Amino acid sequence: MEIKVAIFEDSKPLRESLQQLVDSQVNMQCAGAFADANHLVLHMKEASPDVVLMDINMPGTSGIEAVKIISEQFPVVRVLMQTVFEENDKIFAALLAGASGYMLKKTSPAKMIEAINETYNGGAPMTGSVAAKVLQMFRNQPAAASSESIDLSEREKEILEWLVKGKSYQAIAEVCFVSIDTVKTHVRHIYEKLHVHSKSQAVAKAIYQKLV
Amino acid sequence: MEIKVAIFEDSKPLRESLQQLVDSQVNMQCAGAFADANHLVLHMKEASPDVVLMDINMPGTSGIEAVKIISEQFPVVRVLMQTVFEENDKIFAALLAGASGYMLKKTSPAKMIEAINETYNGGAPMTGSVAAKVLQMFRNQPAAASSESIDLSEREKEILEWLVKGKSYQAIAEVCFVSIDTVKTHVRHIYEKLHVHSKSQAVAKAIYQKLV
DNA sequence: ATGTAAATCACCCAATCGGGTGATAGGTTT
DNA sequence: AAACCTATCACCCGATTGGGTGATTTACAT
Repeated sequence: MEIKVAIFEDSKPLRESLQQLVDSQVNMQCAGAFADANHLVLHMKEASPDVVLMDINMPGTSGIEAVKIISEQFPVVRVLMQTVFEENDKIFAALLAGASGYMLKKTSPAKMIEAINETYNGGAPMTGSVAAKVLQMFRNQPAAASSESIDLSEREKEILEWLVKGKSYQAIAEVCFVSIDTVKTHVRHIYEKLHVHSKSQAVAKAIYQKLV
Repeated sequence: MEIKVAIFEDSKPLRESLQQLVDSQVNMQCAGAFADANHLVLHMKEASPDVVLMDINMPGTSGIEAVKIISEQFPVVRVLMQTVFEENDKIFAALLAGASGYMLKKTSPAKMIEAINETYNGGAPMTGSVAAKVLQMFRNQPAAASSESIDLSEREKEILEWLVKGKSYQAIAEVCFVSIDTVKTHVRHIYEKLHVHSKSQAVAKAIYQKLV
């Protein structure tokens, strides 16, 4: 069974050499090669590819917009992004938009072929350095799965929620039907348990640690 | 310059063949091959490797605990995990613990060598299917990204970051080398732009809208 | 029963914060 | 040139906060 590949690449030499490369494979077939993504949906319907090679920088519709459209309208089609440079935010945007892989253009033809195969088979090939950036973002984001251990009482959690919502002590006292001094006492206990010394620190910690 | 590689792998045949493979490379040297991670820190100090090949399943200290220790105590050392199966949670745990890459053991020797090189050079090699899992988790988690529209000046963004970190006006004034009144003015402008009226509201909004 | 934790309230006080008003200087836009 | 934005600084003032100390009641566990 042949893998049908569509190519979106504005550089003519590169586009044609990619096309040749793909067609020279026994298990692949280039179903279309286009210089831009301006008639993306039309081209996609025409070519009905399994895998799309998408340049990230193109005149008109950008590769990122294109991948967004493809992943919405042709969810089974897998998109392998190609770019010259490693631009952090573009990588991020492309992957969030639905790209399956991210290769640098300097990648050797053999690796490109391999990457197309992997993409077709559900993999997400990326150059090691791209993967490193993804990993880095990945590690930075999701705080900690663990970080249990902080056991606030029910009342304290409730008050912490109000703090995160930006309420003043007075306002919290009113919605909780207690005196302002009670609120202050609770807040003091919260600070002790969270090891912080101000509302904003408590709010930041609460959000980051998903206590609220 | 040679890359010093340490190997942690409980299977003796595999360990020895890896050792041979590494030593057969002109730019690599096996600095130690160990059957378990029980005297990890000692072994690490002895071998002082650049790259560690770490089996994920070992008797005693697990590969994941080991990578955690290494990334804490030897932060410059890069760790390439190896495993037989693709177990989602293990991949997740290993990468969060600080692993730089994740290869399946079925990977060919040539690819292993390449992966070690990439790891040494700051890359994060993974089998395409592993990368796909990472991407999937990555896409599932972090919800919305952009939500532009709020345009703070550079200085204001900087000060907002300090607010989120829990600094007082006075503390910000000191790290920014400006007077406390300047900080207050910036903060007022930030409040106006964010439509909030207190530090904690600003902090919550900044975090939720990923302004920081 | 005795101790411990949670929830409630009170008073004090200094530091911080929020907002008002106003000013100067450099840069951009119109 | 005028208008506008940004960054900087200053003074004032009332409200809020953070922390110290202490107390009572209820409930739960030893």
